[in-house]
Amino acid sequence: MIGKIIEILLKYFGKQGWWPTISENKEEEIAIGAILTQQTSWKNVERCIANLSKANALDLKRIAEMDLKELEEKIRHAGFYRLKAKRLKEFAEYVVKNHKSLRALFRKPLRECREELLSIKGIGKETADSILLYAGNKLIFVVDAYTFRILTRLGIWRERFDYEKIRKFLESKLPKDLEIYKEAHALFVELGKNFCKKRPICKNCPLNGICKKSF
DNA sequence: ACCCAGGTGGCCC
DNA sequence: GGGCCACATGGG
Repeated sequence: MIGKIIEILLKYFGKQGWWPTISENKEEEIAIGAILTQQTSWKNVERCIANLSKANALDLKRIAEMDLKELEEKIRHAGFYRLKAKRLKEFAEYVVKNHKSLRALFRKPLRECREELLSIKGIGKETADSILLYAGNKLIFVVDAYTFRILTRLGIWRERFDYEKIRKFLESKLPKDLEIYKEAHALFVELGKNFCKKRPICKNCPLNGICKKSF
């Protein structure tokens, strides 16, 4: 069932190729983007990424050294910008102080990396797992609000939202493959953005015929 | 004039 | 453990 859905979405939307980056420092750029995109459209995040890139600051070491007010200005478009600037800077300071770089943190096994990321204020499960999967190439599935909504409307998920339960459920249904995890999450987001918002848009949805519209 | 976005943490019960 | 709330810019 899950495999079939991914297949349909892949055919409909095409390969997503996540996570999109513009710099050489892909891992850290992904982590920065993951924090900035919390509850915020990617369009807005792209402007912040461009601002940071222009300042040569798609780099945790640079962000750790940067003046907080300056960082706030650069990421203003992302919304919650004072909170995010503070959290992003604290994250950068933590990584630089304890590991020098994000790449160094990823030398640790998945479990330890995840616990460490989750201990940082401002990094919850979705953000941690996005960083682990897309920046760290660790095999962990990323669940988000769209994932829950889609599974619920398909009639596949009938319980309340529980991040860990949904993650483990999907991991049990998908081949243990990095590229599949990356692509499947991206395709869920793409479907969500176009058809499965809080108010569903069922007209022309590629999952018509499968969707039970049970919400 | 609304509603929503690729969430998270704090506080209350 | 669950239910609310603040956080804030930008697009439909």
